[in-house]
Formats: sequence, C-alpha cells, structure tokens
Amino acid sequence: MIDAAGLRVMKAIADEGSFTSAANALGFTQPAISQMVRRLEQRTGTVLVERYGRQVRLTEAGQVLARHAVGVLAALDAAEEEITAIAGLRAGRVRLQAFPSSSATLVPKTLAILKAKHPDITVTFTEAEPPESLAALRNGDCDVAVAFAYEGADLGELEEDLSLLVTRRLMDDEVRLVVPGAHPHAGDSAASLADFSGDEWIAGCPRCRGHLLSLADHAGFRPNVAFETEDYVAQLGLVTAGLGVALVPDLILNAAKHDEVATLPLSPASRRQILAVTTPDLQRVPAVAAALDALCEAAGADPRTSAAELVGAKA
Amino acid sequence: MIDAAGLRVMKAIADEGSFTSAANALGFTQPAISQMVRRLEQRTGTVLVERYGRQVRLTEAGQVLARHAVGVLAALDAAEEEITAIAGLRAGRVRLQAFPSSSATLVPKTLAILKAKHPDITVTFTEAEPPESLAALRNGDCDVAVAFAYEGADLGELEEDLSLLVTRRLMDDEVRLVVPGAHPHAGDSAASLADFSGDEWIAGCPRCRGHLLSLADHAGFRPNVAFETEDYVAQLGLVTAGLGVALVPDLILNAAKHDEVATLPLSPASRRQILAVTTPDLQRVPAVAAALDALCEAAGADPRTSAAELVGAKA
DNA sequence: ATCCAGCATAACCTAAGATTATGGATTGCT
DNA sequence: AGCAATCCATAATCTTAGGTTATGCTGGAT
Repeated sequence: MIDAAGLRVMKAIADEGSFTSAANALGFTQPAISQMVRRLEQRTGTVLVERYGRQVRLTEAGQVLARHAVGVLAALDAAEEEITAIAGLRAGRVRLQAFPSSSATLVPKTLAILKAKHPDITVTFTEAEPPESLAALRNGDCDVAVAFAYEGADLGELEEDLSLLVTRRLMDDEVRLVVPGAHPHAGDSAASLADFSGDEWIAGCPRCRGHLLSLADHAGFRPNVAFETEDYVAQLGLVTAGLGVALVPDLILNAAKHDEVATLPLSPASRRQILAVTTPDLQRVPAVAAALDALCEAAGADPRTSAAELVGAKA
Repeated sequence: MIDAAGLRVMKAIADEGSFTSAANALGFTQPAISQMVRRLEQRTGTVLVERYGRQVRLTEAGQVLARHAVGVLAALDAAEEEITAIAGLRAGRVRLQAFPSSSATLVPKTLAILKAKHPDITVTFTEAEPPESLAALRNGDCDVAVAFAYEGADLGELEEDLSLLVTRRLMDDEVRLVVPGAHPHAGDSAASLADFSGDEWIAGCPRCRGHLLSLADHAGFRPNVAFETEDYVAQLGLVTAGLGVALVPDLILNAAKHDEVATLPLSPASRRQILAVTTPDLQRVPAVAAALDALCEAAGADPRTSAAELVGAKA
C-alpha cells in the first residue's frame, strides 16, 4: 500500500513546498509527482495534500507520511550503504576453516595478506579437518575451507564430498619420509617404502594414516603402526627420539624444526594437493574472492590458473 | 535501488528458508520470488542468496537486507496504521476557529457532540473574528472556521474572503434590539429602528457596528454611539444600567442572562447567517467532515441541505 | 487586462513485476 | 540404482505502476 517511492515524494513535497520543486529535487517532472500523489491518495483513501489556490500543503495524514519518510529512507540508505560497503570490500566477513597443519603456515600468511590489502574485512578462522570443514561449508557455517587430498585413491574419495563445490588448487605438497638421524637409510638420496617395512611407524590423522596404508599396500607390506598422533610436532619428536619413522608433508617440514632427523623424498614420489574450497555462489562474494586470492598468493599459486574444478558436473 | 517490496521478499526468505515457502507466505508464486531476488542482485551488484543444492540461504549481504527489513517494514506498517486511524476517525485533529459570541453556545455544544461520537479526535479551538479565522484557514493554520455574515451588504463584502472556500450554512441568527426595562418602547411588540434615533447606542465588534450603521442609515439616521465593547455581557450590562440600547443577536440572548431588559424583534427583521467555512480538500478529511456535521447538529441544521456554497466559481 | 506560475489531465511508453508452463538438478525413498 | 518428489531457474506473456511530453486551467501578480 505504501512504498518507499511514495514516502520519498511526500517528504519532498513537505520539504520543498510545491509539486514542481519536489519534482526538481527528485529529478522527476511535475506530472509525475501529481500522479504519484493521486495514486497514494486513492490507495490510502485519504486526502494527503490540500490544494489551496496554487499552493499545496500537506494534510495531517500527509504529514504523517512525511514524518515516517525520514526514518524509512534513512534506514534504506543505511542498508544500501552496508551493501555497497560489502561490495566494495570496505566491510564484509569471511569464515575460514583450514586443516591443522595449514594453520601454522598457509593460514597466517593468508591472513596477513588479506589484512594488508583489505583491512576492513573481518576474518574468522576455525581449525577443522577436511570432512568437518566441508560439512560446515555445505551447512552454511563457513565460506572457505582449506582442504587437502592425497593423490590417488583419496581424490576419488573426496569426489562426493566436493560435489556442488568449487575448488582452487593452491599447491602441491610433497610427502617425505622422516627417519631418525641414526637410521641406516638416513643418508639415502631417496626412500623406497619397501625398505622400511620392518620399521615402526608413526601415523597422523585418520586420512594421513589411510594414505600411509595405501602407499604401503602398493609397496607390498603392512606397516607396523606403533604411535598415532595428529600433532606433527609430536611426530617429529617421536622420530627424533628414534622411536620410528613417519610420512610428513613438506608444508610441515618447512615450518617446524627438524634438525636431528633426515627427510627423504619418496620414490616414487607422493604428494597431496592443498585445495581452497567454496561454493559457486560464495565465490562471487567480494570478500570471499579476496580471501581466495590471498590464499593463492600465500601458496604461491597463480590465481588465474589455479581455478580448477576437481569435480565437475556428474555427467 | 532498494525498495520495500525487495526487503519484504528478503525477510520472507530469511524467515521461511526457501523461495517456495517465502512465496506462499507472501501470497506470490515461486517464480516471482526467484525473479525478485535476481533483480535485487543485479541492482545491488551483489550476491544476496547462496543457492546450494536445492536449498537456499542468505549471504552476508542478504542478511543485511533481511535485518533492515524488520525496521523498515515496521515503520511502514506504523505509518499505514496511523493513516487508517485518521481515515477511520480513530485519530485525527481538527483545528477550529470561531468568533467570540459563538464560543459561548455553538462551540461547546459542537465539541460535546464531537467528543461523544468520536472520542479519539483531537480538537483545538481558537477564538477569532471572521477575518482572522478565514486568514488562518487560507494560511493552513485552521481546518474549520465558524464565521457570520450579516444579510445585505456584508455578504457581498465577505465574498472575496470566501473565494476558494466552501461554506455550510449553520443557522440564521436574528438580531434584536435590547432596551432597558424602563425604556418607553420596552413594551412594544416590535421595534422600528427610526424610533430610537434619539437614544444612545452601544456598539459591538467592528463588523457589528458596521451593520448597525447600515441599518440606521436605511432608517434615515446616524446613531449616537456612546459605548463600544466587543463583550456582549458588558453590552447587556450597559443596557441594564439604562445607559443605552443595543443590537444583540439571538445567539447571545439565548445564552446570557438578560432578565431586566426588553428584547424587541426588529421590523423589518434583520438577521445574520452563521457559517461553517473550510476548504474543498479539508472538507473531505474525515475528522473535518465530522466536525462540520457536529456543527450542523449543534446548530440544529440538516447537514445534508446545509451544504451551500455561497461563492461558487467566479464564472 | 494580461502574463506568469503551478497543478491537473490526456495520451503514450517503458519496464517492473506478476502469472503459467516447463525444464533441470538435487535429494530422499524403495 | 532407479524413481519420484522437491525446489529453483527460465521463457513467454500480460498487466499496470510510474515515467514522459504536450496541453489546459486557474489563481495571483504586474
């Protein structure tokens, strides 16, 4: 019955004192105002404007509308301002979830870049393993998830989880074998897994452990897992203490001290992909796009070519 | 850019959780919502709704709109309610101006009737002589003016003042001659003005005095005005004290005590018209119309036949 | 008396915003 | 896995809100 346009017109009439001036003030022509008032009057069934001679003035009902117009128009302006602020990266929120081993390296770098480029964006960060972070993404509790996928079987496993989502390949993270400095193979230039079938193994998170089992299976043995911890620092500590060997990604090795252990490249090499995941719609939200770019920059990836949809349309 | 309809849609989506439910809640069809959101998104250049699978949820920008919608829609509802209250006589204001001698009789009665029929209407009353009340009417400071016009020359004099205004004839107010009880003509059944050319006269307001002069002129003499007061009670007091004679309208005589004086009908009779005056537009405002009806009722006039435009279109 | 200023009206046009009909995609069920 | 149901998107169509230009009318000023 009453809309913002009507209120704007009534307020302009109240402010300007005539239809013609109101029309000028609003950038309309005079008949537009005249008809608008007529429509408003027949919609409300009330006389809003008193025409006396060639002057006009608002009736009590008209003044009511003009009075309410102030608040309503201010609220609309405020809403519009907030929207354009979000669109212009002068405001906005990004909820980031990343797996633990990335929070030590990739995430801080990303946040620093983001803060430098767009200081007014609010970033929330939550540590979560890929299954949880992707669930949050699907659930609407997260805007960007940083996940990883081991090459091979694991990628197929993730496929269904990534359905309807878009991913950006941030970097390849090579997995190395970490052995105590005193280990017989410590001086090797590369490690063949089969050579370590007799060692005791230190496993990480469930999916990392799955990857280890998969690689070992290919190499023809079943690893003797003596320790399990998701804390990579603890893993390195255990290796340092000579209690076993472990598979550790470069991402960790670049961040954590590991002076007293040997890190051997695997042969054949094995790596995991670090991915930024979001939804097609969120991708178009400026703050989210900025976060994705920052992630790419932090990972050293080219933002333009890193857009890769791991799982396209099912057809 | 953003209007009430858009906000209403966004809020409905936020509340209902899907386009379809939102459409039902608003009484629209689903495609209407779908298009509305699309339009809003391209107008604001922002993603407002995140479509994930077959569920939808608002983005941050969408939530901003939904949040503002509450306030804006509430304000619009409030405005609409105020308007309908005014239209339904559950609220509203009437600013009444009436000439002094009516405020003793006609106005109180009118206010009582109005208060009984429409207790929620606010009435303001200001005492003012016709020229001032009509000026206030033209100026927008008054909604209804109660004026009077002596039959004869005075009517023509008022014509230009009543231009662009509408009038309602409330009653005819007969003017009588008031003489001391001991006056030689006190016992007459009627008074011919010529018989009082030798008396001292007590005159009232400027226009009443003008009327007296006009009548006397017709009767062939120039009255000896010894006293002037706009206070009719004072006039009656002066007459009672035997200091002179006066022309006093019935409206006064019916309200004020005048036991010790004689009131003689004039011959030929002279009367003044009591008029309710307003503007054509204000006439259509419910509270004003109610006030006019109450005036008619208080004056004993038939509201339907009393509508009389003394001065029509100048053509 | 005449001219100017300001509102109303008519005729016309664009586009917002609704509808129905239909298609595509996801999700739950068997 | 296939099937059905659900939900959103799109196309085609229609109405009407709301704008324009052109013009008439009337009150007020010179």
